[in-house]
Amino acid sequence: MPATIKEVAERAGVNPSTVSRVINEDPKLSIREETRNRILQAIEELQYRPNAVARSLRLKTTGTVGMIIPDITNPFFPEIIKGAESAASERELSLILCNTDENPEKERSYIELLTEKQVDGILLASAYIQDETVDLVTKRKIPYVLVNRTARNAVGASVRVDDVLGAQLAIQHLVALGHRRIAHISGLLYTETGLDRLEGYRRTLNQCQIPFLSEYMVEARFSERDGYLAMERLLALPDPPTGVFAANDLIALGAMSAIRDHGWSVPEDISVVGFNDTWLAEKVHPPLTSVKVPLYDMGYLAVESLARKILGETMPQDKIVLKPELMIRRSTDAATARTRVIREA
Amino acid sequence: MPATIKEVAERAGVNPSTVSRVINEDPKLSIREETRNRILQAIEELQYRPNAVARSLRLKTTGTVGMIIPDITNPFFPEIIKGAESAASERELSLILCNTDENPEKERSYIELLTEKQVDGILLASAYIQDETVDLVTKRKIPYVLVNRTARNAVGASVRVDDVLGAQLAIQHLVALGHRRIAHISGLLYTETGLDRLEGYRRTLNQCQIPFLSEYMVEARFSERDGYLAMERLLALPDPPTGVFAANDLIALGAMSAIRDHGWSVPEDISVVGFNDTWLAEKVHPPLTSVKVPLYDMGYLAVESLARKILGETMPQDKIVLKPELMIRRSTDAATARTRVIREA
DNA sequence: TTGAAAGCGATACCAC
DNA sequence: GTGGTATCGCTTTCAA
Repeated sequence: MPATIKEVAERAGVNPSTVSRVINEDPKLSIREETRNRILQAIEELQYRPNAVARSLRLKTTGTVGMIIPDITNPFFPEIIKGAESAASERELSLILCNTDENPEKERSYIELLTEKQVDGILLASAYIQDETVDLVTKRKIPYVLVNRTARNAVGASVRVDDVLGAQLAIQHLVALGHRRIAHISGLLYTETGLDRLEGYRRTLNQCQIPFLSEYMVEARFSERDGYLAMERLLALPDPPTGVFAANDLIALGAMSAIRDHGWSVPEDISVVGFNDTWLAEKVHPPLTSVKVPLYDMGYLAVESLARKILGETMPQDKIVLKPELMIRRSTDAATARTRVIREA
Repeated sequence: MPATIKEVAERAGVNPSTVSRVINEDPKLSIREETRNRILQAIEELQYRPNAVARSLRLKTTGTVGMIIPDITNPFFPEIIKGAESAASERELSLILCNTDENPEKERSYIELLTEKQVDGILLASAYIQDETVDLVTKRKIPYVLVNRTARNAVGASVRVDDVLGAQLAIQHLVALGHRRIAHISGLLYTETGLDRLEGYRRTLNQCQIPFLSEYMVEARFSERDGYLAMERLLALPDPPTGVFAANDLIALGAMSAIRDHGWSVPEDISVVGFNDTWLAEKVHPPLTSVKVPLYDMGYLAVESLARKILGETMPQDKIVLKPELMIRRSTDAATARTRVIREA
């Protein structure tokens, strides 16, 4: 049984309140050096550690925030979490990790749990999160920050990347390499990121005076398997694309497998660009050209923003939008004469 | 400001203690249906949620456990965390994530923080963790479970994989393919896993009547870079190995890069086996043969074990040892005549 | 310069 | 069947 402040006080021959003031370095406390030393000594001798639960009850703040993510094994998230954890640790906040497995029911019950635990705030990560969740958090009056998404009903802060710009970088790169038949395997179009990347794709084609063909655009979930299936549909077209912009690295990976399995190669026959530049991108073969998203920063800034919200500071930058960057690797190459011949064969 | 139990009691015209009993379904409570309904209605109307902080203070248990890991971006951990989170969520426990960046100081301060927060238990993951940390946790009398490691001074429970067996599977596979010159890039030898994998390597060579050559054994940290450097040393030997058993996938990855950069190929010239079978293994090129460790189970069982410890149940299985399994992929191949010729050239 | 006491929100023992 | 009340460990206002 660990020592309490009362025991420390007794041993030092003072009142608990005095011990409290010493521990918390109360500025408006003037105390005799000798008394303070007796207290510090008692703390040391009893190996006293304040009970944060009691403290929280009194202070109505827990120094804890919840982080809700759909799936930690998705390579997209660990970097974000690391950034968040890092910022949290700097501010002496604890992070409760909530993995929802993309299950709305689990998500709802986590919100309830976090409410009961009196967390100071919540990070809502990922596009899969339902708008109802945002409503629930709002109703519970818990400060929150959206990570990598926005929501129609969100009045809160958010940190995300400029998806339109990211898509633009990808398409411009492919166009610069001489590609004209450029397909897009989009993410789910009820997600903000999915929509924005599609928007960037269309807009850039337009700027480059390349017509948008609806058969070059296939919707998929953000998974390898769906990327594979989507690519198969593109390969089955009478006039398949020579360049593919995938809405994320997993989709790109699946697409590359499909291309290989159908006897073609990347980038000789088809160039592929991914999104997020997860760790995977540089490990796969061939290394994947991908739009790099500052994931660590996203997590870090989200916690910073949340911390400010918790402290009630007014937000100069309520919605933070980060800039993506294109990482060019070997999965993209010039559209050669050969590429065209093969395609037209 | 959320409603308290007192407000619920007032609205229902009863005493707070009665509300408490209803909420907690106190078995030895007999109550009129009508009174219960009044209470339930008041709860509903006020959107009452019990305050877990107050509850914890009274009950001296928080329903929270800490999980200490060195680096969440290491692909080894997310699966473990997912398993742990899953078991925790089933038991209505919350998981506080503590990423130490392999910094002993941060590790220590996290233990203090978790102590103050009165967590019910701690999961200590990874071999990098210092023995002093275990001492500290022991001193604070917090139940703990070691994940993927043991410690000299650990009296606690642990969940790990049979590293000796894993190494054995790897070496037997290489031997069966005809390899005789088999090197081992070991992990750090002050870690349990590093030592055990080395032990399995030596023992199996012995069983196969292959002499152990000290120049075929290079120590490395569990990183890609160190794998690369270690492999370079092996390649510089007058008689380089034809098979390499790396202590984990990252090391194997580095080794493969080194082999390629020096103009040789995997598996034609040199076969490579990794350990852990992280997601990476099947994504790299060529896909890596690796010893599969049931990471999800490790996390899951660790929490189960911890939960039992918290409940004070006696442990039938204090030290859980899981069985590894060899995943054979394209990074290993038969030692051909050609392999030998090239090596001897 | 320090002490006394109220109170945060819930639970549980003891009454009646 | 239900109410009263002490208590968990800490903070903070008010007194002295």
